[in-house]
Amino acid sequence: MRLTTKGRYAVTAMLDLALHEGKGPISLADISERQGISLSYLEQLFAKLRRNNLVASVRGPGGGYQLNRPKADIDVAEVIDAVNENVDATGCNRRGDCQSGEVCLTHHLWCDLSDQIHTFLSGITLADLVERKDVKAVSSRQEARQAEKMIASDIRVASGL
Amino acid sequence: MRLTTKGRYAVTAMLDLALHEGKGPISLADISERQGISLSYLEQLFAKLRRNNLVASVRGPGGGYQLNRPKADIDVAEVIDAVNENVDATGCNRRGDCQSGEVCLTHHLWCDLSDQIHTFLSGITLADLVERKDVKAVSSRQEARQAEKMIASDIRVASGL
DNA sequence: TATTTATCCTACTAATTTGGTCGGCTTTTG
DNA sequence: CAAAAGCCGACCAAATTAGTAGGATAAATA
Ligand code: FES
Ligand code: FES
Repeated sequence: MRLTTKGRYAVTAMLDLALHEGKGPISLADISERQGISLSYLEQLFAKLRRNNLVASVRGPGGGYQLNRPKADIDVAEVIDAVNENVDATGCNRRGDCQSGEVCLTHHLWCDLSDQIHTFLSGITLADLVERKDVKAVSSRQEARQAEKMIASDIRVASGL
Repeated sequence: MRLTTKGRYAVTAMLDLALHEGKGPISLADISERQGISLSYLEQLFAKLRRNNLVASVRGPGGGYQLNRPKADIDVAEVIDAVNENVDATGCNRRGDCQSGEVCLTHHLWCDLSDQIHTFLSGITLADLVERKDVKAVSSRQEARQAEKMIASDIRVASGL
């Protein structure tokens, strides 16, 4: 089992989409800027998210990504799973054949742990996260930052730099 | 966060010690044979377990390792921690500074998850595991296998091979 | 129609971790 | 003294992570 930035990035990016739902397609460049994730890396992650039908893409100018299902129907476990981070703590993928085909001493312990984690993560949807006040706080901070940057670059453009 | 064979091996080996408590020091060769873990790799893991005062060693023939505390006082989280697998799911080590010094969108989610996992794992002691019937079943199978092997090697020795 | 904006796709990379192996040393028992 | 154990450090192949780089394709717009 592992949970690294890959899975965290995926969830963060999906949550960003959920937060900006209804504003048309969101470009990866926007997400990259707001969440501080490398654009090329986001592309790779979204390739997987798209293959798993979690997002739909629109190409061309003004294009980007949108959630492919209502945000209340997408849970965190799915997202992590889509980018190949498996939330299974067993060494045998629940088959029970760790020790040369037979069940090992601690198999049941890891099964129980896996169940715990999966139950927790699959019980949280993007809609739940959007409603949380800590998420709202961070999101509005990020929007403010982005607006600052856009104004700054407008000034540069207007002054011909 | 990661949970790989390293942590699983450590817990399995510690449980093996707990199961054979009271029979004097247990050699790594025995554990290696019973649990199917490479001897040299066990040595590395036990170096860490010893540094964390979870086990005590006895050198020389007849030597081996013993639990350094009652098995009811050693929980699974400690063991995993001792071999450097950290059970923290955040990217910031709970500091909340993922996004250039500030808290990221999903920080609280990962904190909650980490708490879940830690609560679960630290609530299970080696004594609890020893009592489980699935553990008892696997353990007696392993003892039987080991006895078979010893008899087989005795025959080889007796017949001068 | 040319340009720009965006997704899409493939290949490469440095750094780290995992799960070991190997050889040799030290301590203790018989 | 020999054998059985722990102790220790170096080394290793394979996998994974978190990217970069460079281009191809599709669509909107000037
Ligand atoms: S973890 Fe499933 S058999 Fe060992
Ligand atoms: S995970 Fe803690 S700030 Fe991002």
